[in-house]
Amino acid sequence: MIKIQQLSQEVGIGVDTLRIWERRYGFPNPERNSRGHRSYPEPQVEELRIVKKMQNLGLQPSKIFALSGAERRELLEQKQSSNLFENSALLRLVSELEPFEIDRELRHSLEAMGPQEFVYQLGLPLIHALDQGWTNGTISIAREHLVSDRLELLLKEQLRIALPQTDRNRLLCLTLSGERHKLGLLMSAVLFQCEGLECLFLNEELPLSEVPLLAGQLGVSGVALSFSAHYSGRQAKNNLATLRNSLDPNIKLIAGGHAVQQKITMPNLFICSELREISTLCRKHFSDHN
Amino acid sequence: MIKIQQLSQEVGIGVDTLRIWERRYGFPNPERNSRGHRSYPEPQVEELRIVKKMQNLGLQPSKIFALSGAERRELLEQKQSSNLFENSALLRLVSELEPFEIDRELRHSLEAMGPQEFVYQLGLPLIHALDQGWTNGTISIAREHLVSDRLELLLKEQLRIALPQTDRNRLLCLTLSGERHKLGLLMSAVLFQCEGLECLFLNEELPLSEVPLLAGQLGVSGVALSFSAHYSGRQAKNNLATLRNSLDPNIKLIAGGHAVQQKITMPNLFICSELREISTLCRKHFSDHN
DNA sequence: AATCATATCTGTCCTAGACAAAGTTGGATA
DNA sequence: TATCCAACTTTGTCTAGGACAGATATGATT
Repeated sequence: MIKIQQLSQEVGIGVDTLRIWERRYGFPNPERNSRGHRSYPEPQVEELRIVKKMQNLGLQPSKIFALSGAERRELLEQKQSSNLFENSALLRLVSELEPFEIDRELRHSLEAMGPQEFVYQLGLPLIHALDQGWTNGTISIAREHLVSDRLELLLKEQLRIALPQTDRNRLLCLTLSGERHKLGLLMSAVLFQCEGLECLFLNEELPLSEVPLLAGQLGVSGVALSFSAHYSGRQAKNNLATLRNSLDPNIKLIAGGHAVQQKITMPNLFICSELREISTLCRKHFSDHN
Repeated sequence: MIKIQQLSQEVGIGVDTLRIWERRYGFPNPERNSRGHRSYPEPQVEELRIVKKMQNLGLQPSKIFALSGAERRELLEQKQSSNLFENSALLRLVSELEPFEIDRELRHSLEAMGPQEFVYQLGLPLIHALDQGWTNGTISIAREHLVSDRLELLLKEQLRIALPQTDRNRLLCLTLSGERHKLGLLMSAVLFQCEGLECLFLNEELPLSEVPLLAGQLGVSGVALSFSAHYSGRQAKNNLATLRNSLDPNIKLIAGGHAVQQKITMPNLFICSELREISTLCRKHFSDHN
């Protein structure tokens, strides 16, 4: 039984939106506590996660709410089928091993595969598995944090290894205030670095207004941002527009994450919906004479 | 000129709160656009950052808004006084160097001093200097994040270096919230490790209910927590009590941070208001036969 | 098949009021 | 003098229902 604000954070849907969905579509349909405040039972939270996922896949609320719960699940599974838990090594990593063992495994794999393959073959599936496991209750929150924490540290160390060279392009990678899902961007940063860019990954969330200043000071030629599902598409777009206006037009913007569909167009902005696109993107736009 | 939602994100104050502050205290005092929507000019954004900072130091809004802008700045500077900017090396580190240079300097100092002295002589003053520099406008938020980010990574790597040994005491370190206090706890963890404990640092916020489970799984003999200033003393006490009840009584609790004054007493709970106390604490309570 | 105008959908903002939880104060008790 | 409790004040989060711009869908016309 949680309150509306908590729910909003959990599922990544604004408080206003939750209320107006209730008004318009009759769902969610919370109980009320003694104060008359909305109180959402767990099953509805779960259902809203499904709804949010479908929305991220590009479906409109009116269409989504016209379906029954079972129909939603069916459609969703049809849209995103890929069973990650076939990989038993990954499963063990995610749910059994001790912290130092996780570290050891990850480091060993990184060594063996090299950074790029590590990201593609282990990093991405790992995040996905954590996500799925957390949603369907297989993995505890604590476990999820434990594992993602190890991965995060490893990737950051990997980023640090390359020494700065004056002639290389610099890329500033950062998440904005309110954004907490850094792993995707972190992996992107590793890939960018593999393509020869010097990546500066900023861990802490930064207010939008600070970005142009920092970019200028560091003399970067690009800024990469991640918008997870917790941003609505609209907010992501607004933020990007603001940034594009306040930033040197020569500095490239690269945006990724669930919240940015390919629809946004802006000068010198590149949407990156798949990590595999990074390699092509670099060759096109960050070649040395650029 | 930004909207209320954006402002909320930028300064970390809820939308409802911003509106009710306007109603009650007359500040912020936004203009309105053609739609009648609030539109905040930059100076007010800046002022709200100051207000937020004072609130984090434990002041009530009514007190804060009773002051003038100049008085606010004065009081804030007075609260976090102790002139750290005599140290010119530190000053350079904080405000001038390139990211990789910061890294180099920090690593070099760590190497030269050893972890303990590094924390005492460089880590602590550095955090303090960042705080102060932000208040008096010497350092941008971006810069602050940049530097603390480098320190954070270095400390985390330092924590990783020690290999696990079966006979050692394990300590689980976790933050329930907050940004700057993550660094405080992180430095504590390094000190604990210097005293021979195996420290497991968890980066992100965990629900209280997850802690006992995780502690059990990992077989730790202690849990260290940090309570930032926006936890009220009461809340901190409640949280600690809940934890004490749900956790194995043999597992020690160690609490630190602004919100825990020495008032709280509980079986097997140790309050640590100063980092220097850690050494004594370890010798008393984590000696080998314990 | 592509373009454009109109209609519907969607999320964010508005006002103004209510109230519990947290903080403060001051007097009574140990 | 220190500690505790009750009364009072402050604070943030919630409520309802309305408005409207910008995005998306629909249908008519070229």
